[in-house]
Amino acid sequence: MDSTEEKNDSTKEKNDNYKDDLLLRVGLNDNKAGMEGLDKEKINKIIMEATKGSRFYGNELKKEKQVNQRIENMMQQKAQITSQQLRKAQLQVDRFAMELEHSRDLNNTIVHIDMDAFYAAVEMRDNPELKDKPIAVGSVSMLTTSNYHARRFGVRAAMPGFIAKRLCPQLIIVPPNFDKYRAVSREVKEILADYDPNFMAMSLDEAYVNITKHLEERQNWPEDKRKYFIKTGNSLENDKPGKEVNKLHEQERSISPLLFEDSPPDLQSPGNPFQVNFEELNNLQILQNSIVFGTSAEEVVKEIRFRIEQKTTLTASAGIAPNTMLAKVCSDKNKPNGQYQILPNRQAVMDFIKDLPIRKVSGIGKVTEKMLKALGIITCTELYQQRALLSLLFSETSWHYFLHISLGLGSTQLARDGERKSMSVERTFSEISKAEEQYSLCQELCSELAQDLQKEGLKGRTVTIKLKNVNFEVKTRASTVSSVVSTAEEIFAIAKELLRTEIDFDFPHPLRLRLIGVRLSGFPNEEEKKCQQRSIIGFLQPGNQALSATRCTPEKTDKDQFLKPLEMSHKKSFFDKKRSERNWSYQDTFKCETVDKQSLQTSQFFQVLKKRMSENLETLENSDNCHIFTCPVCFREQGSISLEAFNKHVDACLDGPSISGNSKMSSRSHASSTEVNEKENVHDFVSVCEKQDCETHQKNAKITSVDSVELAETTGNQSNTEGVDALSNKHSEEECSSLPSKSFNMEHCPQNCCAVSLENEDVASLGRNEPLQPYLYEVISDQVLVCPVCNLEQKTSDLTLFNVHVDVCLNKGIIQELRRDKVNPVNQPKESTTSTDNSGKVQKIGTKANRPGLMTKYSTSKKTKPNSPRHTLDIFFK
DNA sequence: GCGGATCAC
DNA sequence: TATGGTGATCCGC
Repeated sequence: MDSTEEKNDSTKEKNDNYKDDLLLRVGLNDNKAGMEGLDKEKINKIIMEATKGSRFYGNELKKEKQVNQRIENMMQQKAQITSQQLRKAQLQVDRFAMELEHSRDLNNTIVHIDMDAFYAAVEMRDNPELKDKPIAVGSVSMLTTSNYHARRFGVRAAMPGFIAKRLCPQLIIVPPNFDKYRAVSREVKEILADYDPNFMAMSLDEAYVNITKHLEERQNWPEDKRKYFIKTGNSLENDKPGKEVNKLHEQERSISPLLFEDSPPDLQSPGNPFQVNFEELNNLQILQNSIVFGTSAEEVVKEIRFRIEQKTTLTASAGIAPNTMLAKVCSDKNKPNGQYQILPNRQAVMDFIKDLPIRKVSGIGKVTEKMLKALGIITCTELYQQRALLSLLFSETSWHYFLHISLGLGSTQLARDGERKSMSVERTFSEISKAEEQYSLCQELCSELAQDLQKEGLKGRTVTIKLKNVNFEVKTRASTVSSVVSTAEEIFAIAKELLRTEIDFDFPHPLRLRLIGVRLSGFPNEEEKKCQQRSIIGFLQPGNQALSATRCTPEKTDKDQFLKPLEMSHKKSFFDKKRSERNWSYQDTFKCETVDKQSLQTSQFFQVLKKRMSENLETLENSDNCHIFTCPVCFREQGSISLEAFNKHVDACLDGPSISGNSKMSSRSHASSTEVNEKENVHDFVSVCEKQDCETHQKNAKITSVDSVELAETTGNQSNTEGVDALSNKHSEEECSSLPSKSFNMEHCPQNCCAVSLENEDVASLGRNEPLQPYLYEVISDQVLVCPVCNLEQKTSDLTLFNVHVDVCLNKGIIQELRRDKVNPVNQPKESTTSTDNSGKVQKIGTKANRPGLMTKYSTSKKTKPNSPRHTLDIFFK
């Protein structure tokens, strides 16, 4: 959250006022503090003075304008909605709402635990001098937490320290000590695990706990099991029920003077009427230095908070509710050091929701709040009232989410943490404009990232760099290679080229950067990992000098991989298509397919590639002996021929279609070479995984008519896209696969798109939407590796690194091609994507194709964590 | 797949 | 003087 958000965020401000009131009520502040602090107006003024005219502010204004534009477009869209459309939407939405209502589950008790001002509290705990002083954890440039004392001055998390200092000159800024916070966090988590071994930690200071099961068991627990002795010292542990701990230590203050006193009686849930009143119990038992907790949810949470405080000397706030969404909101209600419960009945939920500002809900951020506010929606009740309108203005994901909120629904189970999807490092610095320094920093970041990756044993295929210029404009550039990378060198090889492209593009103007980041994603799943490990297809063997050139990419189980052409063509992005065009230009040549020669030659880059590859192959010309060669272009083994003859073949292949007439032959040729290799156990094994792990995938790895789409895209122009789709439809996957593969050839395939056996994995893989990498080299000792694209000798003997280099070179060629093609260059500030997006959408209102599937079951982030309490989503227009 | 945007902590 | 880092998701392209 940034300062502007703090400033503009009325809800949060209300919340903080509420907190302040609470602080006064519970007497957390000393007398002086009560007199101190700033009023809202003054705070805003100071922040404004500090921020106005800055580049940061300029960018904030720019972003604000974009949001306003989005809102304007939305309003225009709204104006076009007819009452009939609205009525119809109303019916459909209500039907869905009824379904949701029907599936309402109130049987779980979810607790959201939130440590109060965590980092700041830890620092205060460990340094008594900081007590009673306004402090914040962070740096001059950014604060992560402030204590409640500092908040009275408007000092907040995510505020730059220098502004905080203006608000509160006596503010003490403590540098963060994450190791310490982690250690404390671990202590808290140990406690939480007692109540739910599958609790879900959201960060160091936040977690969800599902105590449903615990509650069941607890009902039969004897009092002894719910009894805790009050620890007043800080040396001995009091973490097990019934365990006697040390007696009162004179100088130690009672640890929890405030515990349980913060929540006004009216906020305390009545709980089980048959239970002993907690306050009474507390007063009674505290004299005996022990305390017994009841068996209700509220008692459990009090116990949790008690134990946390006993163990860490820190307070926590908690929310109890039937789902995560509500629990989270609840934990904020009586913060700090308080708890709040929504009883598990529909009425209680709806009463709570009624006036709840939507901004309080996790997932509704500043922008969403503003957009909904423009529609007159501030509270959840209003959100519900406008549900029909929302279904017409927002995506299905969004309005489903809104409907959930407005009905008080949320996840009732805590999803296990899914697999990590990306890992990144980024750094902000004072302006760097020199390219060398930028590369150097980028390299450092790659090293850091590689170290982090190594800790988790991760490798990925997509490298993304992030650049933020001195005007705070952010852009990301990504490149995906066909085999996983993980070392600093590999990552940098890719990142460097991405960076270079950006630098080159702005030349002669330097990139004036204030941040560089590097991210790796595209981690293979387990199956893909197996494939990747075992599949080394291409190789360059010094023994027989065979240059094999095939590619293996991990199979995807994803259906998208084998989409029918129609779907595929819809799914493909502009960039995909551009990429495919080039991709296929090369690949077609490798396959020696019959394609329009002219289209191949329109690609200047292709020409360069051919030339370079030819040149590279000449490096082998120092031998006159006959060997078994595999052509790097058509992938076919050329039998025992002289190098000269082999080179002639390669040249011919490189010249493209001229020699390609016999695709039937070539397919057989390749198939037979595979057989030979299997028999003779030579090094040209075609992906072990092909035969083993990927066997199941193989069945799916039929060449679909995706190929034909791609080919047509290459050969034709845009105007025949429709024709392609139609054509492709005729030639469906079933049709293709139903044909006997052995005899399958062009004669059987009227579209000439299936030139090879369907069993031929290598060629099948070409049909996939994989990044460009036509071949991989196997390591050979004493061999100079020359990149066939840039024709430069690569110093490394690391094969992966070399392959990465080739990938990068190829990708770079594509990028440059793209840039030449595009009227609007990729890294120019785009003409407000949102506004163009939106303007294009307006007419789509009410068109059936774009209407959300209203009866579709709601699911949050299907891809990863089902039932994840995170509801982050973007708001957009249909 | 890519890039921009949003969100949470 | 000066406004963070990490991870995730969604959408349009």
